[in-house]
Amino acid sequence: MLTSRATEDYLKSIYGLASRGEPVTTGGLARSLGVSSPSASAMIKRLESEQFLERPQDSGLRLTAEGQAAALRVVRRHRLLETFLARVLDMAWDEVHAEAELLEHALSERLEERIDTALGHPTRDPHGDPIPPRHGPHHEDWGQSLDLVPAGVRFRVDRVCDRDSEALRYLGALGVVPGAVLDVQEQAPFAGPRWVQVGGQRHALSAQLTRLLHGQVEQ
Amino acid sequence: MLTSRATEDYLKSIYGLASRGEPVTTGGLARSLGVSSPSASAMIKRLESEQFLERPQDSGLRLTAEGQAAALRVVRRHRLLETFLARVLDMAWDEVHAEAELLEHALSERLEERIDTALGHPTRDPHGDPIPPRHGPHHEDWGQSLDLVPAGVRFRVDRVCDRDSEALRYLGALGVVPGAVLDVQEQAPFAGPRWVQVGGQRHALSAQLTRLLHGQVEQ
DNA sequence: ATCGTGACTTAGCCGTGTCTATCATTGTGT
DNA sequence: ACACAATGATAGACACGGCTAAGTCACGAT
Repeated sequence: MLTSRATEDYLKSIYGLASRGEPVTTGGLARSLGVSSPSASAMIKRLESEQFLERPQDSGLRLTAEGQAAALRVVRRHRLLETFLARVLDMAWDEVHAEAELLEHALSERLEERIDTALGHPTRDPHGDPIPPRHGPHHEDWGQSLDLVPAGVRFRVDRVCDRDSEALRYLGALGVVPGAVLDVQEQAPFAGPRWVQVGGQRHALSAQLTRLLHGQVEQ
Repeated sequence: MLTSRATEDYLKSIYGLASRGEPVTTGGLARSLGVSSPSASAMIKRLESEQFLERPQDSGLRLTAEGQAAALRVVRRHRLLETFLARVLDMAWDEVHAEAELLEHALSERLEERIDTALGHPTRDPHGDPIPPRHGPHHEDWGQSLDLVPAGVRFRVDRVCDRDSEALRYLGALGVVPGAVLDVQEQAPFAGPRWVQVGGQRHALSAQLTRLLHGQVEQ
């Protein structure tokens, strides 16, 4: 029941990988957390022994129901904090992720509830990521990644991946934020940038950027 | 330069003891932190080796300038957080201490500054404790403890010790908060309670409570 | 068939911070 | 003067979470 800081970080990472449909592997986890793969291996063993993680007949790793619940508690705290920092303290959307990363491990249940109430039970954080409810089911609902969308359609941005602060600042300046609608245009040849039109401006977005954008094709 | 969570807790405790004029000893520190005295002894050695603590010719322990500065940074974060939680999230004055205790170790400089600005650079936390400035000198200014004040005077409460949540709730209900003025009356015999009048009501305060109250005798 | 290569685990170590048990020192009462 | 209590330090252990180095294992290429 005791979830240390490291445990919470691992659970969050595992949840993140799984929710994107990526296989959860020792190496992938280690890369995603910036630790060596023996370290990840050892922690995986601990998480298995604490019933947070299971290994159903060689199909990789999977969170147990308990592990899933623990991960969602961390994700909820993270996204609530991001929302709180942005709304109440006017922090920029490229700053809140790093701060929430620190604070999420120190947030009591009581304070979490206070924040949730003060914000009016928000359902999305500043990057458009859905905030898991305290109780009940939760769906990540990634939608489509822009780098897989064909030219000629309108694309409504729902979520912008919060990992890369620089990218967020750039995209924000272009008006590419959750809710924005892009006219998706051609891709420049030889794996060149993807042209999009947003707010009357035409911009070339590298694949590194389009991969961060998730949403729905409209019409 | 890296101050772990434990390091910060020790520094804060050392500062707290010293600021009350109490001698900083291994045992006292251990008691105040709820750890064994060998643990305190080991940490004291680490703090000495990191130049946070010194032992001037057997006169006990003393924070170095660097140690003092590090302790004040933690105290500042703690008191700013208490003020923030009370003002912005309407938390009761008996709840904020425990929350701040958790959050203070996860507060970035950037967020600390945001909070300070949002609050208008407060100088006192909800218990009346002075908030150390980011730069420049700081005085704890404990004033007098009520349990040393003679009968027949008026006593202005400046600070109420935040350690005991129960006591805070009780004192708050009586109207004994920073700024309150008490008519100090007789002490009941045989180390009995101290009678005080506040807001038209007469209350008997045990020594356990009067020790928590610091302020100034008026007139 | 065997030889790399990549993915994972094991083994062994380190640093932090805690503990209990024990030893040394010091001050005090008789 | 001496026993006793308090205080602090040391020794040794443990949990956690990280590391490097070395082993295992499967799999594709030669």
